[in-house]
Amino acid sequence: MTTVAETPPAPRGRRPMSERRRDLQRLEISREAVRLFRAQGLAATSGEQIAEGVGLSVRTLWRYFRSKESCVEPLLSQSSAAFVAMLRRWPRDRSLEEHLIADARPSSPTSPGDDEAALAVIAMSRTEPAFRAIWLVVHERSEPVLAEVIADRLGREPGELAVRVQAATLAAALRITTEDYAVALADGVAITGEDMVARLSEAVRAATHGVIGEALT
Amino acid sequence: MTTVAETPPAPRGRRPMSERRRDLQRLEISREAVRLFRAQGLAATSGEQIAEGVGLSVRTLWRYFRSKESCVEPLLSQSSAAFVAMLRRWPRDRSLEEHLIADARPSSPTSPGDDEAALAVIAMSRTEPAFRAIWLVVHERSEPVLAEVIADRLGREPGELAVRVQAATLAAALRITTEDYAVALADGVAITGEDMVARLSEAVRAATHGVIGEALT
DNA sequence: GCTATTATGGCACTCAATGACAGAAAGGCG
DNA sequence: CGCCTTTCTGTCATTGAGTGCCATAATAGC
Repeated sequence: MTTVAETPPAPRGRRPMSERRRDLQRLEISREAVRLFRAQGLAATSGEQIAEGVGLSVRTLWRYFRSKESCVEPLLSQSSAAFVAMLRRWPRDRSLEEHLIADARPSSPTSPGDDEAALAVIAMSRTEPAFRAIWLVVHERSEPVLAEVIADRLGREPGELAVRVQAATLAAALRITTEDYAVALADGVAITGEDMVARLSEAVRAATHGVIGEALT
Repeated sequence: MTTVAETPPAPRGRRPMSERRRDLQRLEISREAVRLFRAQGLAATSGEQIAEGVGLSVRTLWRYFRSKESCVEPLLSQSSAAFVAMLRRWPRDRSLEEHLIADARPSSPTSPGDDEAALAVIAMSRTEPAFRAIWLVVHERSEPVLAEVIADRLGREPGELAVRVQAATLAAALRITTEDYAVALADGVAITGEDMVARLSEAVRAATHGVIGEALT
């Protein structure tokens, strides 16, 4: 194990696809897959259709996703990540509700239909167990990041049991309000952004009685 | 739509298998499946092996479970249900911690290895995405029941947003402590029942600051 | 016994998913 | 420019999970 500072041995050949590029490709596949799932349902959609829709071979599709159901994951992750990113910008001197109102999100500029597509998948997850499973897993993956945010706010460690549980609580509040929103949307009931903020604030407040969500002095 | 009280038309032929019997059969399959999964891993275990181990044909196995991964569900559900049942016995005048200590569970008398098997699956879920997904789904399914318990304790409705979020919080606290326990067990670290009670109480207290868990006067 | 209903098994089949191998597409270097 | 190296993608063959279909066994009323 030489500790000499070695010059990286000059990489040869084709560079591995960048994380960014790979994620974009996965997202593109996800969009097409969800489009088909919404139109025909999960069972009636074949991997071949998805691959064809994106212009890839079936074999390559299975290199990007381990199963056809998991094709919905990037879209769900994106919406989850957007929320987590917003929480990362949460200033210490603001309450959660104030921040939610202030940090109005103009829907990810990349593709305006993504949010709607993700919500449609969440609505479908009521009857598609595979979608429900993926949605829960995606949501759970955000907990460590939320734990960082909370730990930073409270001056504690992200690994502490209390912090992890509070992160899970925050995630659960977000999950439930999102599901309500998705169901309402699927049923044709319109919900405004203000409603969402209000409900989410109420959820967090109800669950934690101010442990999370308050402004810090 | 006649509202006349009609005598049920005297059922003929073989009666459908009772729910109870069917669940027992599923549990039996689950035990064998988990035994094989623990010994060989998920990928190396075939549906044929599971069926053979229980003495069923493969065709019948797929009538009880829609996939081989979902064979772990009954064992996980059982341990989850045991906890929910304990919470149902939670007297109003006791704190959660007091009740946990008082209501010591002698491990379900049916099959003593079930708890250990379930914990093993949970530990495996760190590396097996399919197990993780099922574990999360099983846990989420307990939330409505927890909502009933909480609603009853607080004199509110189970459908209220606040109650549902508190139920999800309680479920998350239980999930996290259970996972910690499972991981410790898999690593050979012994944890006593008292430790579990203490950690779970701490988790609930930390997350809710007394919204849940306190004794009611 | 006969008949109706359900549970199970056997068989063929579909298709999601993987492994193996062969080109094609990037790079660096002489 | 060729030449080499590495990665990406496609084609083909194969496995195995899961289903439809039909026959048979089991259970229950008549």
